[in-house]
Amino acid sequence: MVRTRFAPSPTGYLHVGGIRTALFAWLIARQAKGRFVLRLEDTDKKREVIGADQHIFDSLHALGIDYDEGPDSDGKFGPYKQSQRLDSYKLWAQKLIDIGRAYADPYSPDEVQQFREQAKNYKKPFLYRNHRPENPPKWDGSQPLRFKSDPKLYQWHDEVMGDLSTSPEVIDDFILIKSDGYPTYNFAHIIDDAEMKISHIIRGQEFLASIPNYLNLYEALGIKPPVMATVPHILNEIGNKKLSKRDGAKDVLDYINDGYNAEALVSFIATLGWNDGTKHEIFTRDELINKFDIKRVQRSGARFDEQRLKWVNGSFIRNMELDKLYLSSDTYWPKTANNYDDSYKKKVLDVVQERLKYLGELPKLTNFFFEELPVDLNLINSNKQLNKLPISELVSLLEKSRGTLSSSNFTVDDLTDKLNTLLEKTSQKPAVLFSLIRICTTWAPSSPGLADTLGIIGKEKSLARIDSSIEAIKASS
RNA sequence: GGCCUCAUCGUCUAACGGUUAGGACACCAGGUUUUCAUCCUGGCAAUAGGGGUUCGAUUCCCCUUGAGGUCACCA
Repeated sequence: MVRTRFAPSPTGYLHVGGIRTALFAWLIARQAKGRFVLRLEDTDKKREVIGADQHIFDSLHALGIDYDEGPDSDGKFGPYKQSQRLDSYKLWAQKLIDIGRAYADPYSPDEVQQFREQAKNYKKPFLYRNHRPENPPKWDGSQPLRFKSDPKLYQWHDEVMGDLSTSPEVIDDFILIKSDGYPTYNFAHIIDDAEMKISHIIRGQEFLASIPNYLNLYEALGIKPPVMATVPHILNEIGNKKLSKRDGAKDVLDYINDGYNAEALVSFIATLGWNDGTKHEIFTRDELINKFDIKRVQRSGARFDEQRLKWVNGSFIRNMELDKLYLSSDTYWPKTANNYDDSYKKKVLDVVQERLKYLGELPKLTNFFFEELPVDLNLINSNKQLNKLPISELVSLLEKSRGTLSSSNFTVDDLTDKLNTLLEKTSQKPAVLFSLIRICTTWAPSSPGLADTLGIIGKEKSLARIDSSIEAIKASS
């Protein structure tokens, strides 16, 4: 039975890098018809952020990364919060003490810090075991409990990184239980994964250097290590460091709130470092479940490229059925759209669908359908075709347009006809005439096709806007 | 500094040791009755450097360089 897990600490939100680890683990579980487990690693009370657990649940839920077992759902292997599993850790720790593989750390934090600085001065890596006490006191829980390591050379296989090996000098006496009684990640995750019968561990590169230590501990514990898959970091846009909150990596929920589609986000995140070997660029959730292969995950870190995310998302939006898109657009409309009914808004959505990259763009793309934008003569003055024409000519063109359009019934077909006859009547190029009408009926920098736009705005408003534009242009001379 | 990992267009990437090194994003140009967008066509653009092995190296090996990670009572 394949069982994978995602084990975040509730210290804040999830960014794209974190969610990718979850996604890969989820895909492996779903593909194998196994189970996906969420476990909260809340053993650092100082860094814990109130509400972060709920935020993590919400983020996973928003992306459709559903878990079969977790702190807020059921499962045979709970509890799924490390702070509620302390008895377990004590039991295993005692076992290590009994076999002479764990001992109390008699030094004060300051003393250890001195050892560390010493090592640094000699430009040597810090190894606690170089200071391993000869006769450690009996562990009474007030000191840290350390693992008595057995340094040796390790070779192991990683699903992503391939065959790995390290020399014995990376193996050290790391802390199992802190002096506050909570276990460290290094200890707790090994116990939990074993007790929760986790078959595959997918995690970020920052743990790679510690894996030999884990292997050493697995051996001491007599536990068979799960399959390991170490995925490289996602780098920031500049590419000089791993994506991190400190450097302004966005909360994945922010992308959802900006109107990015969950499936698009998932496709984008999955293909950051993975491809199926074909020219396929965008994947649905089901395609990912079918085709994902952890062995094809890139060994080098990929940069986060928001342009590409926009493209992927735009593609999802264009392929969505209008009704479905409309349902998801609910909260993104400009405020002024509240005065309009569903069928009107749906018509607007229909004509902007192909130019929408994410729903958050809806207001700036559609506001002129719902409200009167202020006249902005810069739109005319900066237009290469229009700024050559004298004011009198602009006014005359607008008056002719108004005349012809007033005889239209404002269906798209009829508007197209009328606009064409207007071209003949004025013997103007579309670039001049249509630009002018477009600008004077919207006062927006861009808009959908002219006939579509006018058809939606309607006869009364379109003509009124032309009237007020004529006045404004006259007044500017 | 030790240890580990990585290295193909600006970006994401493809390429059983034999390809004119392919695709996509971005960008540029042209086309589709205005703008923006879509769509179509075309363009720009890469194997970090140096040694080997081989008939032949992006691919295998070594060195250099560069990048990232790690060396916490954080995960």
